[in-house]
Amino acid sequence: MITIDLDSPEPLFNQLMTQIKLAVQQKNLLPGDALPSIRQLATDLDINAKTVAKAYRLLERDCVIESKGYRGSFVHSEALNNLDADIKKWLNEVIAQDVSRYREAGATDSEIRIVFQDVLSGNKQSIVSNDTKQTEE
Amino acid sequence: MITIDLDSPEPLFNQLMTQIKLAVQQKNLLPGDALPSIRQLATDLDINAKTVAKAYRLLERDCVIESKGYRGSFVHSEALNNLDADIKKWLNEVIAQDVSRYREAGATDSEIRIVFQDVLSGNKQSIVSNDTKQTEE
DNA sequence: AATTGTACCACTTATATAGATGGTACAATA
DNA sequence: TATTGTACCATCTATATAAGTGGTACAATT
Repeated sequence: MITIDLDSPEPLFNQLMTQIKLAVQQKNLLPGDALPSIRQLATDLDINAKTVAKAYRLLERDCVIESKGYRGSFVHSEALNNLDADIKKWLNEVIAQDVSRYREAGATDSEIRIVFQDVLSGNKQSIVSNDTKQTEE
Repeated sequence: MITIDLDSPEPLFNQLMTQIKLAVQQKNLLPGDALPSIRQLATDLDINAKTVAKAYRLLERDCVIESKGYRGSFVHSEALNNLDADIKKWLNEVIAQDVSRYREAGATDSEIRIVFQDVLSGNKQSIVSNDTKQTEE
């Protein structure tokens, strides 16, 4: 039911998410249905269990599936409403706006990237950069 | 007057910016003073002219210096007021707030990074990722 | 003619990190 | 006891890109 392409540039965990969402959308998987266990699916597809676990974890965060510990993973009761409402979509919109704001203020893309890396890495203040790609001259 | 450390992990263009700002702050360079030409300074320090040009360009954007085309570069008349008001400082504050917002919404740092890269690269919508570092499981 | 800042082209190197893999271990359960 | 999801340890590879180098070229000036 679920297949993956090892040669595709698309990450495996992402392929899994897409396929599971598709199955839900096409009613091949109904709310409450049990999903194959992480280890089982990993064995079937001959990939690492951690990769499957990653897909499941993100699908759970997006409320498409629901993990019930030792009992297994199941399609979320509101799965159909959440297929499109993933965080990425929201992030894309919000970040696009925020980046526009930075650019309008005169910041170069490199500067934005660097400050972002610092903030995400937890650095208080970047001492080591001011930047802008040199070809941006 | 201006020295650089080729072995420092701090980027050369950044060292230049810091030194020039310092000279302005210490009144070794006064508003209106002419700066050495890009090629001249590059020759003196034995580094590439593009590296100096990069420092000058960013200093001009931050209103610390002023380029007058063929006439050369000069210390900005309001330089002293702008030594601290560089974009990086502002970016750090704003981006820290924005990132907090993304995190509170449930986004992982990796997801934030990826969407950011997409937005900065000009990709409309990232098809190729959903992510979260696998060790984040 | 020489110099100014600036704008392209291309290239190398180093670092960060995303993606994936592997193993071990745990509590809760049937 | 076997299985569930989950957590933490680690390593490898590929990609992105920041930083720097190098060359050429231009208009505007003195």
